[in-house]
Amino acid sequence: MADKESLKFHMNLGMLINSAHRAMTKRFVQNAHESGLDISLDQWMVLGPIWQRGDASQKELGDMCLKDKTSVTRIIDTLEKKNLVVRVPDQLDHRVNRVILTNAGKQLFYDVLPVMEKTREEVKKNISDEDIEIFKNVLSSIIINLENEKG
Amino acid sequence: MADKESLKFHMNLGMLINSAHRAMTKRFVQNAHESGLDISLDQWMVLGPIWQRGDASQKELGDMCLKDKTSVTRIIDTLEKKNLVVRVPDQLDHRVNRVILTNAGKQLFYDVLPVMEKTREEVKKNISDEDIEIFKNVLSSIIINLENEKG
DNA sequence: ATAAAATAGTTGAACCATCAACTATAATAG
DNA sequence: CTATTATAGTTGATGGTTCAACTATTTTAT
Repeated sequence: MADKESLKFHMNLGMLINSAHRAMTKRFVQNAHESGLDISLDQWMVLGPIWQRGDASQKELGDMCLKDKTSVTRIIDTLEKKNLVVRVPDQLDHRVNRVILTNAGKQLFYDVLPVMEKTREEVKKNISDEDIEIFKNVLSSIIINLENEKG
Repeated sequence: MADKESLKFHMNLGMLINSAHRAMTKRFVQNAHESGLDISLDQWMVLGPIWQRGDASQKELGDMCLKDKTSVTRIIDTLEKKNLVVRVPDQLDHRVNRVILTNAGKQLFYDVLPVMEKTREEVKKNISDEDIEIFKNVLSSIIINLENEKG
């Protein structure tokens, strides 16, 4: 059972995904910082859907970003502390918060767009479109494979 | 229910990698838990190289796991709290700790091996070996692309 | 031999993820 | 109508990551 080769393989797949993800996150934050912008990748991921829709409930944000409701709560907390969004209680359903962008939030969104574009290009450099396509297919398959049965 | 095509087209690379990674981590921990084992994926990733080499410095562990020295410090902290490893000061170079497995650490390592194997199979289900190969190549390319110049 | 620089590791702060327990509101079943 | 259940969101605890600042050794360069 202690086959070193297969062991190495097990650790490699997880390690590779882990490292690639961390590298991308780090580079995005670095690029933003070089442009004088202070934002994390997760904050950006939440900002996008709010901008797209005008407002969004935290539940909707979690669904769109594939994030846990707890994570969304805390990210909105920090975005609110930075005056980038505000929570507005929904008038019809008193359980939900509508999250909307402040003017500063909108401005930051526009400022970060080119940073995101630059980071994307750095990530995909020297990788063929075909391979990116297969890469995304494999990622999607992994996500499908691991979706919890109990839903 | 998420289907593969909509995942692929509605989510960017970063989100897909993020989600796949979190799904794998979660499934690994779930599978371990179902076997009565209490270990995180990161703890496992550190345990492996120690087992392979008999002992390792924290610097070596960081290099092998592609982890920051701070992360290694904290993971070793929790592994030590769980009595799975011990830090032994190196006799030649007093700056370094040699990290070695306790008997409990070795036992846990062997117990977790089949859990890792099961998780790997669940992850790779319905994905061809060729695609996995390209997948790993792309991940490696991304990591290379984003390696810090000053590194 | 000594000053400067490099290396190994730790600590504190800020952020994100996951789990479990909790509050409050809405929807539904009897 | 009321009791149960489901949903939206919060809080506390624990673990991992990153940055910056720090201690303590070793290496090197003069």
